[in-house]
Amino acid sequence: MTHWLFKSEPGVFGIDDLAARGAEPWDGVRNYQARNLLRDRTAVGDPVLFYHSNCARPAIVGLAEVASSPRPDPTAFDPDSPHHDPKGDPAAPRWYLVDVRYRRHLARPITLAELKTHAEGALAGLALVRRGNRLSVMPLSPAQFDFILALEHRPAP
DNA sequence: GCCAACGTTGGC
DNA sequence: GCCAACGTTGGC
Repeated sequence: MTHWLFKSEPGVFGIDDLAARGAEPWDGVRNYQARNLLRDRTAVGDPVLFYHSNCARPAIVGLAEVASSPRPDPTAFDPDSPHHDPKGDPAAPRWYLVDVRYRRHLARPITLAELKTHAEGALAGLALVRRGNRLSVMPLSPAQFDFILALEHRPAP
């Protein structure tokens, strides 16, 4: 089992959208490093921290889980999709997705600012707290995952 | 809105 | 294979 953090822009698809839909194909990943992680390391039941990026208050806001095996991302072959890949070839899929299922909102958002206060400690090495990081799907160690979830029930800083 | 950081593309 | 140009991400 691998523990994950998935980024999403709340203006496009936020935790409330996932809660409303129950489960959703995590399409549109178009970065090779993220693709390799999705394709090679995800398994049904893996826990996922749901992170809101590119917004006023970047934060981890919910808990989800991987709900399918990886499979080719059909939006790559759809000319009408914003994620269409002109070089996409169904015979040799380049991009993959998994389904993600909502579990719950966190008791409070754990902001990037708060997470960064642990960048030299419990969260050392976590890509999310490194400057300039653009990876939208990243693995965490079980210890990092547990540490972040434990913050939820501490008072907001 | 700004801009730094990053990944990708393509000329050479 | 190098690297400049470009487009995108994402914090602030």
